[in-house]
Amino acid sequence: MMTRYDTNAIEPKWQKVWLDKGCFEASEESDKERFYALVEFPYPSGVGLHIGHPRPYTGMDVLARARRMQGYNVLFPIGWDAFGLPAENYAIKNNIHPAEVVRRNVERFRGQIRRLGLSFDPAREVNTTDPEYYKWTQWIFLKMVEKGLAYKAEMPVNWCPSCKCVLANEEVVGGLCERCEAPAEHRDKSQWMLRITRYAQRLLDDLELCDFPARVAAQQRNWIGRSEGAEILFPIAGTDETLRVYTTRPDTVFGATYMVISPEHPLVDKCPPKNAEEAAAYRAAAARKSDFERTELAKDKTGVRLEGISAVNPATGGEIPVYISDYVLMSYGTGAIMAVPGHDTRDWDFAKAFGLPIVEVVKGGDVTKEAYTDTETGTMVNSGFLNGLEVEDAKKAVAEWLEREGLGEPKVRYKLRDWVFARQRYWGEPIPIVHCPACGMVPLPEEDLPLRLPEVQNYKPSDTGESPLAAISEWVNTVCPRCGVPAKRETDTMPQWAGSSWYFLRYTDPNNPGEPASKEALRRWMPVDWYNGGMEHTTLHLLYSRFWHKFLYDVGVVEQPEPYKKRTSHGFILGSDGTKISKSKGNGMDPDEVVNTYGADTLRLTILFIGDFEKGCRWSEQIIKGCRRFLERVWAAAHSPFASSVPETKLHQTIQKVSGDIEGMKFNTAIAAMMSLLNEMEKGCSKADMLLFLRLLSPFAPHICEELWALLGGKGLCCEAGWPEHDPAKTVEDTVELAVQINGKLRGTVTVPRGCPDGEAAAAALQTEKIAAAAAGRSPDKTIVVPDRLVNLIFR
RNA sequence: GCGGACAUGGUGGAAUGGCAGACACGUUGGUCUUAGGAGCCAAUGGGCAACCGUCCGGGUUCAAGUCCCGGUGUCCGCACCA
Repeated sequence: MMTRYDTNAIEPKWQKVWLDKGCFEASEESDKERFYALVEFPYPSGVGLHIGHPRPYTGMDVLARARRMQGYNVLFPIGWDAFGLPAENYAIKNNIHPAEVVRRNVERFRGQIRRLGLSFDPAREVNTTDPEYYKWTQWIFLKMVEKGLAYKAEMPVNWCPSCKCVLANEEVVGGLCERCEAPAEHRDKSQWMLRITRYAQRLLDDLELCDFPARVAAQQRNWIGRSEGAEILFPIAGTDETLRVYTTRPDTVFGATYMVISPEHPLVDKCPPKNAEEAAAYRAAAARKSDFERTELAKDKTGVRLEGISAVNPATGGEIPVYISDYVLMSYGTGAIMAVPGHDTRDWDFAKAFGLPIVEVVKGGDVTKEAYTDTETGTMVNSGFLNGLEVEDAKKAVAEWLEREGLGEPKVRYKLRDWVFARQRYWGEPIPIVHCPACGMVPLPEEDLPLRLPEVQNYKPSDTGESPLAAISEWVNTVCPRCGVPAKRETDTMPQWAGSSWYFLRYTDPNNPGEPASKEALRRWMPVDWYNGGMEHTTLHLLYSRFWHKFLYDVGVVEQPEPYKKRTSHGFILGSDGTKISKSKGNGMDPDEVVNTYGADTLRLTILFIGDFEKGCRWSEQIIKGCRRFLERVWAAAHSPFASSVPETKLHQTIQKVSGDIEGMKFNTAIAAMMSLLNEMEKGCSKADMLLFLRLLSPFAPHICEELWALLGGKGLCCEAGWPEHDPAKTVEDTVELAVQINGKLRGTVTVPRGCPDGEAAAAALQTEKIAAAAAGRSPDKTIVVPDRLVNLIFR
């Protein structure tokens, strides 16, 4: 008598067994080959696990489970990236301490994750808000201070008026705060910065060492934004000042008919123009604009000429006017440009608006009509000693000339900016620095770490740009660790990205009290073999953590230059209406509800079967039913009387397909292959077939497989059984059906023995009725035979 | 503007240059049922057909969804980056 497939009974039962037996715990003793599979650890928010989590987790869980069955010693950990604004905001709103909020949320997340049957290592959780963890985050920061990689500087930064804290460049998306979408403002603030720019070239070069998807590597390359050019000095006529510009096209210097400096450029103060008031007004207006307004809205060129100021074009010797305009950014290059309106659309627009001369220096276009920018190649004109040279040669000639005359030098620039590494909020790692009136900034000694967050009553942010910690006088006021005089603590905290920049190292040795992780553990587990995560972190966490890892490599903590061998990225699941899933729209699903109704195994199958793992897809209620139906049929088949075996070929083909598809994250086609095999098995299969099938399915739908494995008397646990191996010889049939084409069009098929010689195949094809009729007694002019695939008969 | 990806039935999606539409959903018909929005069986790209079919137009090839050239459209990332 077949029992009902009752997921609510089966699933918790096996989850407990797995946990009690420690099935998912990585071993430090095992001499099996190791495999480190990593997913991005979640931010444990108040609303619990959401739709975004199960897909990457399940995908990597399939891989981790398959690897264990394949005999690897697998590290597949999870943790909690629990610092950050949402916990703090939630805490403020509900008047609960953030630490308590985190404790509750983590508990909920842990339970939800377990209910999905995810095989995360229960013995290696990390939590970025645990002082024993952030002690090491602080320790790494101090190492950076020591090496001059962390510094404090007064500079214009992005300020989110809604979050009330500064933002890193990477956190500003289209001029808006990445988190709350408020327009980011400019503020001049003294900030802790990390010198990620020092690693720009290595972060770029070492992409070679990383097996990243093309789009990830391209995006990082783009973000680092390397460009080659030159700096050229333009003297300011009648003064000792020079204007230093950066250009990628020094060869066009003869076409520079005016100059533009950014409104923030210091030259305006050094050389006051005659129209100082007008210039000041323009600068003030520019300062008021947000980045959003400056870059997104104001594409029309505006500016003010600095009257009485002119620069000397070192190539022509001619005097050219100088303008301030907000289309030139202080944050890139030198904040000043030589404008070559003939060959740059922005300069052309500006020149037209202000009636400035436009000179053609590369032949090809008509610069009176528009800027001619197709100048990768071409011949120089109107360019003195460069005339007649090809662009490529002109570049070399100009470079030599600049160096010879001391007028400039070749220069490599990056778009990458240093990383603003301070937040004016409570819920983050305190920056372990003391400001001493005598000694200046003094790092806390290592033995004073962790520097714990103080218990406070009010952790609301202020509008003044100061952290709430600044109001806790008993915490702020301390003594200088160096000289002992009264001093004040740094009150800013680290950004959310700090803890996640090295968490994958801590997993290798999560409870080590004396170092981030032991050398042995790091040697055993690093680098991460396979890291799956979201595209949205490509220029945030993924770049940041590569940077930290390189730093830790330089100071001898880790032994490899790159942390991740292989990176994959899952596509997002959108709502049934094609938009982002949200509870209020009711267009999606709640993982808990789906587990309650259909079971975790069905949910796991559904989110993998719904489409290509690496592409986005829409959620659909329909697919769930199909997956549940499939599991019902597996259940029924395992309870049916066994009979003769399924064809061996089918079995071995499926093993091969599923094994290969797991490696390629083609989970949808792996599941399709198993559905297809089940269709075959329903016609009759042996118990051995079923046991094999269960092993194949087990990484995808582990609970039902475990239950049926036990029912059928499988040895041990299904999740610990060996992974089935296919015999390549058994994946092929003895006979094959050849497609028969006439002039490339399919006209029939013919069955021949495998490996049948070309001549025989062609003869067999010609003997089939349809083909013989079409041939009408003629013999083909040409015959193409693709062994075991097709015969193409060509009649002219 | 720069960089990346993509375009296949009613739907989600499969196809190392070699039988397009695997696998599922849906639909239709049948069956079993007091009942069926459950299960099972069958059919299902279009067309009566010859044939025609993978966004559009060319090309390479015995053979193109797949490769090449030129368009169109969609999505993603970056962007007055000099």
